[in-house]
Amino acid sequence: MDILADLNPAQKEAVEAIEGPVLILAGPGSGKTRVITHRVAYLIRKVGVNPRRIMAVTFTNKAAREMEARLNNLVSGSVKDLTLGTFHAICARILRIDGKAIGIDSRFTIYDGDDQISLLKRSLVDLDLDPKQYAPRAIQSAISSAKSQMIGPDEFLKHGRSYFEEVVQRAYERYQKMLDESSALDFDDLLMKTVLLFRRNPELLERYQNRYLHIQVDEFQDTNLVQYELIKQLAGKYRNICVVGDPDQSIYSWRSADLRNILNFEKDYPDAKVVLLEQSYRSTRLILDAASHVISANRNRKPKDLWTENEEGMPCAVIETYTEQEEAQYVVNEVDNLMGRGEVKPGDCAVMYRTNAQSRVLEEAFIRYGMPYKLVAGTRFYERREVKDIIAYLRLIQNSCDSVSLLRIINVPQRGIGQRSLDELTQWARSQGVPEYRALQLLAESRDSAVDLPFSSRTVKVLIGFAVMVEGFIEKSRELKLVELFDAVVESSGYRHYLAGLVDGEDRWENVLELRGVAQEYRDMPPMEGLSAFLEGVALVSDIDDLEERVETVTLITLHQAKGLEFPVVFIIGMEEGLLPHRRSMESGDELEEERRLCYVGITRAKQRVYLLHTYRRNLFGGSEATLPSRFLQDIPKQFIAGKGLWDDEKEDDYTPVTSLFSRSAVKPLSSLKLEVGDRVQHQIFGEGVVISLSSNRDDQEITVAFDGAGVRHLLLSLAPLEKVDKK
DNA sequence: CGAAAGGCTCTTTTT
DNA sequence: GAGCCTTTCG
Repeated sequence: MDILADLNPAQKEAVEAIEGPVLILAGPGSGKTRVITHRVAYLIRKVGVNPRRIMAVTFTNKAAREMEARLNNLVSGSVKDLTLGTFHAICARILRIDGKAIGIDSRFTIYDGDDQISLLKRSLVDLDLDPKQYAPRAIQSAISSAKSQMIGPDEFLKHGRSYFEEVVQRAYERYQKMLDESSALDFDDLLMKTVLLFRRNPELLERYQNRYLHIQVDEFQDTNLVQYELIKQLAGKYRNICVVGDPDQSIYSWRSADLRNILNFEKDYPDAKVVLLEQSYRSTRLILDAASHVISANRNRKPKDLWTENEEGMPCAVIETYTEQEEAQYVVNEVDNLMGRGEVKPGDCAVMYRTNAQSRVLEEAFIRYGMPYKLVAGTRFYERREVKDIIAYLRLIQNSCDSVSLLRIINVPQRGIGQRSLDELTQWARSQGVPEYRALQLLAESRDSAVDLPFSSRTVKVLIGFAVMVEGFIEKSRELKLVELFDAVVESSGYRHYLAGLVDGEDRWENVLELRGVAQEYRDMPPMEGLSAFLEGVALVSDIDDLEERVETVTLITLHQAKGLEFPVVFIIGMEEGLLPHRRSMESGDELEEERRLCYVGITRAKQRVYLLHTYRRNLFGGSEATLPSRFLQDIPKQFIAGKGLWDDEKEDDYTPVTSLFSRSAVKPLSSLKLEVGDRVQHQIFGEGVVISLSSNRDDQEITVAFDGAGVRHLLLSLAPLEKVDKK
C-alpha cells in the first residue's frame, strides 16, 4: 500500500516534510488526523525510523487511542514502540522514572481538580484566611495559571501585587508545601516539574533528546507555555518538530492555552515550513460558508480560505422555541423525524451546548420519549463520590503520605471521627512534623505510654482502628492482585455495607462495580505494579476518552468536548446572549472571540445538517428570563439560514411556534389520545403496559405507565409514541 | 462529640 | 435546583 496514494497535494507536502520544524495549519475537516498518522507511518515505513524514536503528543487519551488504531492499519506491530499520549501522561511517565533527580518519589499521587481544591481549602484555613472571602476556585486558577508559565510561589509576586495576589502568593506557597508533604503532584506540576527536571539536569535532557528523533504535537493551538517549553527542550537536538493546529479552534485559553505558541513557533524556528490545509472534506458547502462567516467576525485572526468540493447541502436551520423544554422536545422530535424518513441513525446525531447544566432538560426529554442517548460527562464518572472514595483508599495504600485521600475516607463510612477530632489530628500531626498517616501510627505505638494526647480515649481507639485497617491493606497490596485488593478494600472497609444502607446505594454500587471493571483490565500485572498503573490511568483519563468511536445513540456533549469529533447532524442549543457567548465572557473582547471560536467549532462538527436553537425564555433557577438570540446568529447571512427571518423587524409578541423546513412539524400537537387510569397502551419502544396515573401541567399531560417488560416510566403524552390497546 | 436537618450561594468550559 | 455550611438534636 502506498502511504501517499490518497492524499491531496497539501497533505502530501505535510507528510513528506520530515526534516526540520514544520507548522501545519489545518482547517476543520481538512484531514488533520490523517496527515499525522500518515506522517508517522511514512517515517516508519518509508524512511525507516525506529518507532521508539518517535513521539506523538495528543490532546486526549481518546485521540491517542484513535491514532494507535489507525496506525495499526498502516504499520501494524511497531505501534507499541511509539511514545504516544497526552502531555500529562508522557510527563507522568518521565517523572516516575527520572523524577528522583529533583526529589520526586516515584510513587507520587496525582491530584485532580477536586483534590486541589480541598488541599487549597486546608491551606487557607492554615493561614487563617477565610475560604469564603477568597474563593478557592479563583485562587486555584491563579496558581494553575502561574504554574503554566513556570512561575513558582517565590517568583509569583514579581508579576503584580494587588491584595488578592498577595493572598494567592501565600496560599500558593502553603499549598505547594502541602503537596510536597503529601508526595503529590497536581496536573500542572506534571508539566512544570518535567521542564524543571530537564532544566536542572542537562545530561538527562540530552538522553531524551537523543532518543526522540521526531516529535509531533496535535492541537497545538491549545498548548500552554510550559508545554511549549517542554517540546522545545525535547526537540533541542534534532529539531524535527512538527506541530499541527488551527488558531480558529483555540478554545482553552482559560486553561492557559496560549496562541502565542503558534506565533512563537515561527520566531523560534525561522526555518519552519508552513503547510496550510484548506480543503475541507467534512461539511457541505453551505455549512462551511456559514461557519466561515461566523469566524470572520473575529478581528484578532489570520484570514484563511477554506473550500470544499462537497455538495451545497442544506442551509442551517435557526429555530426559536418558547422554553428550554420545548427546545429539548424539538431536538428529540426532529431526530425522530429524520429517522422516520430513514435519513439518519441515532448515532449520527449530536446535541451540543455551552454548559453542562443544559444537558439536564435534554436528558429528561430523551427519557420521556424513550429515545436512547449517550451523555458525555454529566457528573463525570471519576468525580463521583463513591468512585473517588474507593480510589482514595487505593491511593492511600500506595502512598500513605497522601493526606487528601486520608482525610477523605477516614470517616467514610462513618467511624465516629468527626470534624473536631480531625482538626486535632491534623494539628497534632503538624506539631510532630509528620504526615497524618504517620501520626496515626505514632498514636498506635504510644497507646500504652502516658503521653499527653488531645484525644478522648474513644477517639484514640477508632483512630488506631483505622490505622490498623489501612496497614492491613498495605500488607495485602504486596501479594494481592489489584482486583483482589479492590474487593478486600470495598469489603473490609465496610464500604459496600455502607452503600447498601443509602437510598441511592444501588446506583452508587453500580459505579463501584464499573470501577472494578476498570481495575480488571490490569489483571495481568503483578500486585504493586497493577495498583500503580491503575491509579495513573484513572488520574489522567477524561470523559471524552470513554466515548466509543461508534455510538449507536444520540450524543449529548459540551461544545468543548466536541472538538475533534464529527457528526452528520448537529444541534447546537442555547444560542442566546449570556449562554453563547457566556455572560462571564462578555466583558473582554478576547474572551468574546473565544466564544465565537467555540461556536465555530460546534458548527464545523457537522457534515450534513446544522440546527441552531434558541429559546424565547429560559429558566435560570428561580424565575424565567426573557432572552436575546446570540449575536453569533447575526454573523450568518440570510442565504445560509433556513427557518424564519430572524432579523426581520419582528416584534416579540409576533412569536409563533416555529416550523422548520425539515420537519413535518416542530412540536407535535397534543396527543388526541384520551386515556384513563387502567387503560392498556402500546409504546413503540417499551411495548405494552398499563396506565397508572395521569397528571396535567401547564401545557402537557404527564402519564405514568407500568410496562410489562420495561418497568414504570413517566412519559409526556404529547411526545410519547403511544397507542391505546383494547382491553381484553 | 457526632450525625441529621434547614438556609445560604452560585452555576463555564477540563487535562 | 444542588452543594455547602451552619444550626439543632441525639
